[in-house]
Amino acid sequence: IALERDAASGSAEARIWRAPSGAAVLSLTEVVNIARAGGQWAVERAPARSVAPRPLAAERGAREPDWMLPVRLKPAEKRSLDLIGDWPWIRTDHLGSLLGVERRRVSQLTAGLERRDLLAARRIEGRRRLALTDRGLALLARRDRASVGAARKRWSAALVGPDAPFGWRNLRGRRTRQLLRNLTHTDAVHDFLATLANQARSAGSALTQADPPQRASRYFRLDGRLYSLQPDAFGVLRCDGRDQPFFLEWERRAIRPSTMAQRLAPYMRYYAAKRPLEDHGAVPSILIAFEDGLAADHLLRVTRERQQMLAIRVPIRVSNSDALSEHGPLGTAWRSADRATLSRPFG
DNA sequence: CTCTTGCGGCGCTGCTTACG
DNA sequence: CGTAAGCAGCGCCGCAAGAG
Repeated sequence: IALERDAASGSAEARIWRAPSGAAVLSLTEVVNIARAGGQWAVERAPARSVAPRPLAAERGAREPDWMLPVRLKPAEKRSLDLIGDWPWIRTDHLGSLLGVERRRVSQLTAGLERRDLLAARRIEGRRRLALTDRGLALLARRDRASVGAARKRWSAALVGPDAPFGWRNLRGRRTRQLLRNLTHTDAVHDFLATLANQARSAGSALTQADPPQRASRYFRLDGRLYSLQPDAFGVLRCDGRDQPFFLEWERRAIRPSTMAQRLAPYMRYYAAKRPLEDHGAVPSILIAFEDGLAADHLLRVTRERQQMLAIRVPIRVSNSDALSEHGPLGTAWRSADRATLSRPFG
């Protein structure tokens, strides 16, 4: 025992230390020598890790945690997820066209994503169709800083009753249900875009953007009122260094001329509002495809009437499924209000 | 018939290393 | 120090066997 003051200022030879029992006053050197003779030096335990690291996920056989996905997924896998998120129930061949890869590669990509429980494939009417799982939806929603719950409510491909048979009535998501219920329409839109992408590629241009309905809608004001367009798709075709935007409407059934005017009205307003050029940098075409050719004729007639009445020009092109399957979306399958002959969709 | 998957192979890209 | 060569990873394709 020593006084703190002495221990701090004294050297190793200063006689300032005394044992609790006796009165003998010793120096630090003497104290150490006594300890060496009789007792033993204090020995530190060898440092040892007290907490062993938890076994890695791969070792436990568990799936990798959600937060690893953004680093582990490859660019092509992310592109696939985006496309399938945009176009639920897309067929694998359509996905391949939009990605610009062969069947072989599509299988590779989808198998990987299915293994990670991001993607669910379902066989519907003999064809494999793809939709995101709830985990896949959550991944995209988090990336976009959007609500996971809202995304599931709208886009979930999970079944309400897991034991009940698969069908649109039994789907969780509102939009996935709708898209499956109108599968021929959904398919037709996918097919249009996929064929367009293929045609563009082989012609040296490219479909650089293909927005699904939720991103294709446009809201605008005219005379103080709020209006909107709700097309089936919006896309941008890049050819010769120029961007050519377009809206796509796929009319599932023939409609009466009176309702046709109503369908046309939002576009008339949109193009009257000078918004198209501001929104897109180039005036987008309106491509309207009908199941039958007669309805296309009606629409062109109504368009001509409305254009004269309102003194505006709307770049509408119409076609029908027969002409489209023969010539493709970029072929001479389109008619406009101004010209009687068939022509290509743009330019 | 549709679709997957194992194998082999090619070309591109970015990084490291050896060389002048 | 700059450049070339080597290398690994990735994305992709064709072929062919095989599952459902």
